[in-house]
Amino acid sequence: MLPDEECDERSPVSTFQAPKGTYDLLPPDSARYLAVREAIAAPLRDSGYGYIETPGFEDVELFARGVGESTDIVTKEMYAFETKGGSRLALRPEGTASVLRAALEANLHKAGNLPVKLWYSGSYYRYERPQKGRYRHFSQVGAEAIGTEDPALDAELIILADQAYRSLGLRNFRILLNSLGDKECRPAYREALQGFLRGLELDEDTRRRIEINPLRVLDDKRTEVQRRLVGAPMLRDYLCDGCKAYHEEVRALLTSAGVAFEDDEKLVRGLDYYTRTTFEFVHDGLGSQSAVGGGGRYDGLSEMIGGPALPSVGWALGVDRTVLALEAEGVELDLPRTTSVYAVPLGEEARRVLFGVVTELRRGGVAADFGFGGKGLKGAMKNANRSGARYALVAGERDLAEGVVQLKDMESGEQQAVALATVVSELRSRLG
RNA sequence: GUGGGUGUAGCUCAGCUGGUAGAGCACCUGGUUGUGGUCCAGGAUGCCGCGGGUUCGAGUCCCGUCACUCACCCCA
Repeated sequence: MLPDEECDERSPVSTFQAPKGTYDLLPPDSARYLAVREAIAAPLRDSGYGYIETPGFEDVELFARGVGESTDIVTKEMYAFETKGGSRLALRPEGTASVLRAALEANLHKAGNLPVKLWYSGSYYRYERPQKGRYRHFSQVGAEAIGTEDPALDAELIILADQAYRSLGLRNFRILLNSLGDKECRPAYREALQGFLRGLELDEDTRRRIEINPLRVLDDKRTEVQRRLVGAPMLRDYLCDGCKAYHEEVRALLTSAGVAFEDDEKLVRGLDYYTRTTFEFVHDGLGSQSAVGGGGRYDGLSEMIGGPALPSVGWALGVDRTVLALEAEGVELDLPRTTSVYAVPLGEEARRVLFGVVTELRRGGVAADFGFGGKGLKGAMKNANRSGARYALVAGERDLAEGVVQLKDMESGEQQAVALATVVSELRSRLG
């Protein structure tokens, strides 16, 4: 910041702005994002999930392998680039592939303690046209349970996500649940669906989609498309006995845990590595991008990226969208106040003395801040008020001569002199 | 990639059929030369997104452009 007299030229705003589809997280809003990340992570940590962190970029093939023929994703929606050394990399568009890659690379699955349960939190990047809840840089917290096929694992993850949302005070979200079948029964369904869809009158893009991603056609939002889908074969009728039993068990476990869900036959994933359980957490206050989180089983992904068969399940919850959902519901998070004590010095000597007091308070675990910049008492008190501190400490020559500082309760307005020597312990006991 | 909406003070927005800008909040100063929040009085603030056109005259009308935004598409 410039000294105030000298910046009357013209508004000294930078010529740069945040790139398209991105935004800066600023106080005080940024505190809510931190709280949301923490609320999602807490149940995972308490449930045997270990923290994993992977690079922000990977070999582009790692991501491309998984999505297969879905050409839009690879060609249009990834931040792919070539390094000076000639490697083809991409900013990570999701977490699962990286986490699985890292687990395989470190041989975590050979340590004899399957499932390997991991959680992560970070930034992800997709080159898409921005809209509400869809940004080019976004933030997710995710969890993966690798190497075990057990309906209780699927249920555990859904229950933990439900717990996370509820701990934040989110109420109006719904859990959509479906089974996508497995490599035994899904191909038959896929073919039957394609057969049905090929007989419909559809636009060229959609016809192309029938060949690449037929299941996705089912959740097209256009009413003219939906109207034509009446009578389409449903996946439920094609599930093999194993998939049916597995799905029933997941449903039963959720029900007995008291987690309400809705069966949604049109909830699909377009990609081949997804199997069996699939779910989404949707919120109706978000507009078009209504999913605050989603996940499912991906028994085929490990083999797709060159690993052994490792049946796995996971989810990712969008931090940005969760914050939007909280806003839509008008939920006020119970955030702790950041500053407990604000010190206001009057004059040079007081500045040194109070700065010392503030340092001592901080070392003693009391959140304290200081009136920097030598502004007047009135302005400094204003800052003290804005800081949200419960107590203000004021001292000038008069007080120091008597060996005291003025301790003011900002809520009641009461003020009393406290001996300088005892003010730190006095505050520590008051703030408990 | 396609379509709609919006760009005016730090923020949220008003500005009627063209006559060179306003409110609320926030901010600053004073009432209180050593006290915030409340109250009272006063004050500062604008390339009206940018470029061009029409007009005696454009925040207002027209064209272009950029940005933001919502939706479609896509959704790992």
